[in-house]
Amino acid sequence: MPELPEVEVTRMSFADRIAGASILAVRMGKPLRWPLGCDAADLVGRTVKAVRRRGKYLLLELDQGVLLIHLGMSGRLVFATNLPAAGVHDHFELSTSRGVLRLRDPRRFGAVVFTPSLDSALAAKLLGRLGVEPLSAAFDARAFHQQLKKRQVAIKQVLLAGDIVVGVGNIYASEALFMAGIRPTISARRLSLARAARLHGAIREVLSRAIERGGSTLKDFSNAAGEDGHFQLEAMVYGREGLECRVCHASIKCLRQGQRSTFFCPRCQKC
DNA sequence: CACGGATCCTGATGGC
DNA sequence: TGCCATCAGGATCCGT
Repeated sequence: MPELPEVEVTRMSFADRIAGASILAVRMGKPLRWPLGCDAADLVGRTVKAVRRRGKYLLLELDQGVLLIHLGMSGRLVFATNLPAAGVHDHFELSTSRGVLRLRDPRRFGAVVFTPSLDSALAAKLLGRLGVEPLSAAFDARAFHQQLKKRQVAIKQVLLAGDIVVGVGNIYASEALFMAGIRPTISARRLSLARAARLHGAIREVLSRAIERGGSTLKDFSNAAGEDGHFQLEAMVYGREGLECRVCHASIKCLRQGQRSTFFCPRCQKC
């Protein structure tokens, strides 16, 4: 479900409210992708200092250690002072002095992992190979182009891999490539500096805009305050197979790359 | 090492 | 209506 915009919107929807809260109880449901990595009871008494984000991970910084939270495909967080009883898909819950943080994740591809520090081997394993943050100043068009030149797979798949630039998932990869006028199937190394720079700008623009719009709610996303996103309403290609391109009126096409759907306009994205 | 594919899991949807 | 196949916002792991 969540790509960078949804994760960031989720973060912003509860970071200030949970900051300073002390953990009163921890409840676990079915296993998630990885084990918690500590005894749940050991979290009790610790304080949530801040909530940050790295790629699609949320980092719940405690006074001692960090909880890494990943929403996988179907995860979402809720933070509220009053929540209904936990359901079958609620697999992690922190009761704090400021409210309850609950992870609902039907498919359980998500994860909550404790690490004593971001320097640990575990943190390195999960975060160490992540690419640059696309909305930071460190995301540089020339460096991006240099990296792309090393890859011969399709540009769409390079974006999804997340080891050059993080946070671009299946929706925003299609959207950014449309905005940049680039065919998703072109080999990454065949992009000129000018076109790589265009894609660099498009990624930043699409992700920023999606954050402004509260993310994309395709079916079940909502932020930790329960609010839906609206970016899906202005998607140019994602989920629009057979519909008219909003720019040139050609019919939007769908193909599969690495078992994921890719949407593009055959006229606006010629190569 | 770069790449393609299988894989984890549940729910929604569409065809017959 | 039921049954089965397919697909879904992610990312790791394994074999070649």
